Amino acid sequence: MPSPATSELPVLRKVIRSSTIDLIADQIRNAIYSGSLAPGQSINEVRTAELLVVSRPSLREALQRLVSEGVMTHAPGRGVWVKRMTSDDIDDVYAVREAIEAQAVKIVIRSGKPIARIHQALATLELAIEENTARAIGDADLDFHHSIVACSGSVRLSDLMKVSMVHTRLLSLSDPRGYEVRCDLIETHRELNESIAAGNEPRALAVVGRVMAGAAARLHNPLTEPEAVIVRADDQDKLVDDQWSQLRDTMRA
Amino acid sequence: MPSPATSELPVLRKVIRSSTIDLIADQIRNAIYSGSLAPGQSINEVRTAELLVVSRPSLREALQRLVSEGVMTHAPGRGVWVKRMTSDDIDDVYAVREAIEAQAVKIVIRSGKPIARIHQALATLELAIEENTARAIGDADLDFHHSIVACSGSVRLSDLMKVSMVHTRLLSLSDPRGYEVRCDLIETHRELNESIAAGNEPRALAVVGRVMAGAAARLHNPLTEPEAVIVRADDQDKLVDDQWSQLRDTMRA
DNA sequence: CATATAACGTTGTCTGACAGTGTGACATCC
DNA sequence: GGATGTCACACTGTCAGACAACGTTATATG
Repeated sequence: MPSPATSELPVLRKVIRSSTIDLIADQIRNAIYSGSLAPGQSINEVRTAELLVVSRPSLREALQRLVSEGVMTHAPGRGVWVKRMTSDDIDDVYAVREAIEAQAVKIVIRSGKPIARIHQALATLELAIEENTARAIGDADLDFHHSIVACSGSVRLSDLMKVSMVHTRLLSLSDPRGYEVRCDLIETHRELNESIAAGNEPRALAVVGRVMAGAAARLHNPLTEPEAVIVRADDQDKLVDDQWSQLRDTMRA
Repeated sequence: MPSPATSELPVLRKVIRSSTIDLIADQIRNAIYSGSLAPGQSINEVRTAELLVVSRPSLREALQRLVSEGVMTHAPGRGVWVKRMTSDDIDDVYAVREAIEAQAVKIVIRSGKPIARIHQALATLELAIEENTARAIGDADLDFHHSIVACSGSVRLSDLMKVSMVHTRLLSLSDPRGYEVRCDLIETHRELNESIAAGNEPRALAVVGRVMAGAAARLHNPLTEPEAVIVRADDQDKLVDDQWSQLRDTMRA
């Protein structure tokens, strides 16, 4: 029998009801992140609204969220489509990521906050590399980077990181060669993990800078990389979502 | 008579039609930035739509943009209101700003891009301080910081900075003491400007860190500051917009 | 073959509607 | 008196339907 006294209430958390618009935006964002909705893919408002069983206005509100996140592009009269990244975007995205992650590293090291989550993300990444599927490696890679930002405790940095993760994914998916990851990334990630654990700020920052520069360079220049370390995603590798593949089929080119 | 050859067209820029939603979002954002719309102020959709002479759906789409920018808050069933910042937000906002501006400083120095705009912004700031009105100083201060990011040439960093400027402004406006600025900020800004011009990256980064930490500390602890350097905004100082003051009056508490 | 025209599909925007929910005033009860 | 219950009002959440403006594609025309 629960205690009647208000001050002695058991541990109750604030009820968070997410709005419909949140849910819609999440679904579309996830579809993009998982590759079900390809860069350049345009959104047919009527059909998409039907598919999600929401009204057109609700869908449009959600789309505005994604537009302001830079995940989708909007042109008056032509509607909204998944942003297609160009080579100009590569350095830009990684500049933002370096800004976010460097700051997060500084906060984590200086505040001495717990970093168990980073270790765990690294372990997951190692497993994914053994598994050797592009999608799993890509997800684990980004999750590792996100774990650092999450440990900083800054909600804003964390939110920005989530958006940047989608941008990063869009960079890969916009690559004409198709979605690829390099499985040699584990070295630098271990080094980053160690530097943070050791509280070595300059070294950690240097690694962050190196990782970003390296990733950007590889996207610019595909040929410098020995084939051996590349894992390419085949079509079956992507998280297939019947709903969205159905959508993709009914959409115009 | 214009040349008929397409390749010989005079200098023409791509026509950018901004969507209605952009315009609505800009108006509301400006109203917040200028202080016409105070933190905590809720938006009555029907009345606001009437005031802007747009439909409720269009207004709602625009509001979603501002929600995802973190400028407004949304709760299901209770609508949307201007975000009210708390002390928890102070460090968070400045952590993001340090991330952005430090990265921008690095890019500007390493790339050797032109920095005339920064000098100009500093000059404007000096003028504003002579003028000694809180609003002018606050605007010039933020514009100086933005000029650095703009010089980096990164559109994403620049966009993030624009949002962070509104966040910073909301921090001041949410302060129970009212909107205040310190006119002693010119010293550090001159130093930052010089460091960038001299290409002294470590020093520039140190100044950025110091500016952010100082600003955050002053918002946390009002009393450490001698009154002499504080400029307080009186009511007439804010950019009065008949349209929005009318709106404010008709809105519920 | 390039250009004009027509037909179609989509988006942009609005009106109107109604249920669900939040809010404040008021009455009620211990 | 303070807490609780009740009710009316205001507002948001969501939808359907409509229509003009715009884009795009196919078709006709020079």
